[in-house]
Amino acid sequence: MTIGELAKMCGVGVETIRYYERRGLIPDPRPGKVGYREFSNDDVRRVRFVKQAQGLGFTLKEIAELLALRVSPTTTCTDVRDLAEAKLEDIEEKLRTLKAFKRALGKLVRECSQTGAKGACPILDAMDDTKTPMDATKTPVKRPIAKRSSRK
Amino acid sequence: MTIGELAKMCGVGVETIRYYERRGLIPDPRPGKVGYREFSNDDVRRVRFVKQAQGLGFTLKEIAELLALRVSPTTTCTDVRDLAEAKLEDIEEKLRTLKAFKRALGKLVRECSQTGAKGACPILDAMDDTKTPMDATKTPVKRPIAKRSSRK
DNA sequence: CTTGACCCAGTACCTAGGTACGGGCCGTAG
DNA sequence: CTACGGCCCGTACCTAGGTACTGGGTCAAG
Repeated sequence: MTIGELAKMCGVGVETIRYYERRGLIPDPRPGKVGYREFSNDDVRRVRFVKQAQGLGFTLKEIAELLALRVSPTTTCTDVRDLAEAKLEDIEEKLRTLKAFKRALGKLVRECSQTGAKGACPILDAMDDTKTPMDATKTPVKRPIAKRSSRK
Repeated sequence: MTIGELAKMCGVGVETIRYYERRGLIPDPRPGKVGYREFSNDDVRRVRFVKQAQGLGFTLKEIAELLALRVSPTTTCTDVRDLAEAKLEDIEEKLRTLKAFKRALGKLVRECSQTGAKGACPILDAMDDTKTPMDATKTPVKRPIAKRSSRK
């Protein structure tokens, strides 16, 4: 299929596909018979995967890593497993947070009918009850603070 | 607490907090005794909520809506419920996708040890098996295409 | 009372992720 | 054959979400 068809099937613009090519999210040119490049169903799956992952807060860089995840001369099975497991932890964290949001919103909907949900910030209140311990405290900020005077 | 303390507690920079103020994610100035503004624990919760939600792919605009979600003279209980329920659907969708990713990565890790995971794109293959029907087809693109000539 | 670490407001600048435009080629309907 | 729409590559531009710098005021320690 052509780039335009691919774009349509994925619900994105042609320019976005080209951008993904540049970023290496799509394998590269498979030159079609004449002039136009030929895209595959595999590319459709890739682009959809990218869009889904983006919706979950992954960056294109992370997504590229996931798509590139395979055993090769330069990547051992251990490397693959390490990255995959790191991402799995990410995902677990996101799942926990998402579930907490879900509980909070559910609670909000229920209480809205009853009490009118007019406190200071209903959703934060709802979050409190169904508390999940979060990492903000364990992450030590990691901001370089970069001296102010020396700009190249 | 001061803006700097708040920032530290949330693991973000002072400038980020100020940016959130401008965006209306933090209530507004509660002038402290002298010069410096006084931030509360509530602000800590807010900022952390924002950071978590961002990690899940919500935009600051959406997050602001969630934080503003309350019954008031201009917002009825029905409005609140509608928005909350719409977000709940979002969240369900994200949960489904996230679970699919999780299954795929798990599968990848397992197969990596056995077969070496060297196909065309192991993660997409792993996704295929544990298929979830996705909306890419039902969303009709919704790209305005906006003619270029009339720019204000 | 000076010095260093923070604060304030305002504005300029930066990165990620696209979007749009220009100029040229292809290929099919009229 | 020519008009129109889709492709190609390259470059310019845009929005979201911050980050940084300027020029000033503040406060606690020395």
